[in-house]
Amino acid sequence: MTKKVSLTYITNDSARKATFKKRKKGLMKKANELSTLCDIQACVIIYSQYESHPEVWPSPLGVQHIVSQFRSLPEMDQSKKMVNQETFLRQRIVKAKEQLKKLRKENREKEMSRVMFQTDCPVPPTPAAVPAAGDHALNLNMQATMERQAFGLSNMGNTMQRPSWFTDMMNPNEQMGFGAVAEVLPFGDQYHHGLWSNNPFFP
Amino acid sequence: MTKKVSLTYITNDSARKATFKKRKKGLMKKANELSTLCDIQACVIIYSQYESHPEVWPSPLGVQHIVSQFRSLPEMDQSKKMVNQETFLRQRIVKAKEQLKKLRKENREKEMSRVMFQTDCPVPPTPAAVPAAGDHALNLNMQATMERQAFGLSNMGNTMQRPSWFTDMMNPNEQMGFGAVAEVLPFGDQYHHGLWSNNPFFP
DNA sequence: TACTATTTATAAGT
DNA sequence: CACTTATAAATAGTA
Repeated sequence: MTKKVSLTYITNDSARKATFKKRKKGLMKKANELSTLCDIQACVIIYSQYESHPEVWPSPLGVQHIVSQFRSLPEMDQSKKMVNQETFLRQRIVKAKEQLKKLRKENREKEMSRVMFQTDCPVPPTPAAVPAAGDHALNLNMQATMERQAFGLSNMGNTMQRPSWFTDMMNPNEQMGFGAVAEVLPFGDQYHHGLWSNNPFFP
Repeated sequence: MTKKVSLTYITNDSARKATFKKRKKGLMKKANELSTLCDIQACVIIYSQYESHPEVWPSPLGVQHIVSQFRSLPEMDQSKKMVNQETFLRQRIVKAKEQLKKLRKENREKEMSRVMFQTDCPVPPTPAAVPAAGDHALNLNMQATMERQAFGLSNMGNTMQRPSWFTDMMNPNEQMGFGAVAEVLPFGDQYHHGLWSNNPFFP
């Protein structure tokens, strides 16, 4: 048994699903171990056709936290401070968001009384780590470039083995409310090897 | 050699770093395989003390895409449409972002001429998948926890199945530029087992 | 970084 | 699916 797994798409539906479940579990476990062993923050997000909602690690909150860190990063080196008007707009957005947040809080508090969630889950003796995951490759010289691409600037083409979502990028998806990636995630440009490559783990 | 690994924080600095590097690589590889084998979208984000920038998979762009999907999700089932004013504010933010985006594009185009990035990478025969990763819940270790506490969030423990936005609201994080997670990532509440638990992979 | 000894993860089967 | 087993992989401890 146990053939040497050929790293290609599994066409057999049931087999694929089975593998997915097993490996998803394994991946999550690995993430957890890494986080625990090295005490680092990390998160994993998976979108599969098997679940309508994204499956995440360590948790929705955890993911959000990580994601928010991205956004809070030095708004990119390339923050060659574009035009000043940008700053203005940003501020405007920030303000609006703050208002929104406040408003939401209020609404929530109102709703709270009835929803009354179970606040009783015991808080486990927080170990020590958050998961850490990959590190490879991604090129992106460009955050700047990223942003550009995200914004529909051409030359998307050269991204190897473009994942399905990539294709999505090509067609502006109106559905993404909130200008989606507008406030770009700040990545450095440590991603010079294998970006989008099929073999990014072996730089 | 090769002891049975006790899943706890590795205190020895060098040993921890070594393990981190090995496992990070392994995790990324696993993510890649899962994505390839099952053709699903996924992303991994890691924040370690070894790198100033987050390390991601499959790439910054990929991560952004995944993240944006979160935000585009049906603003949660619980979108019991709060007060209407919220919608108003949202629109306002959207508008501002669109303007910002346009502005950025312009700035970018101006800069483009000089930066001129390498548009020459060959486009490999797009296989079929994007990685898929975990799906369980894992405890969020401390760093994260500490950070949260720093933000004033108390009992994270019971954040379990509580809609992420809820928790967020609880601890308005000023630091997170852009209202950060304000526009919350829409997660369903399929996370009823082990959330934040130490042993979430085996529900 | 390279090299095993072992532990883990899993592809197939049942 | 849950469990079992033969193999493939990952990786801890060292050199």
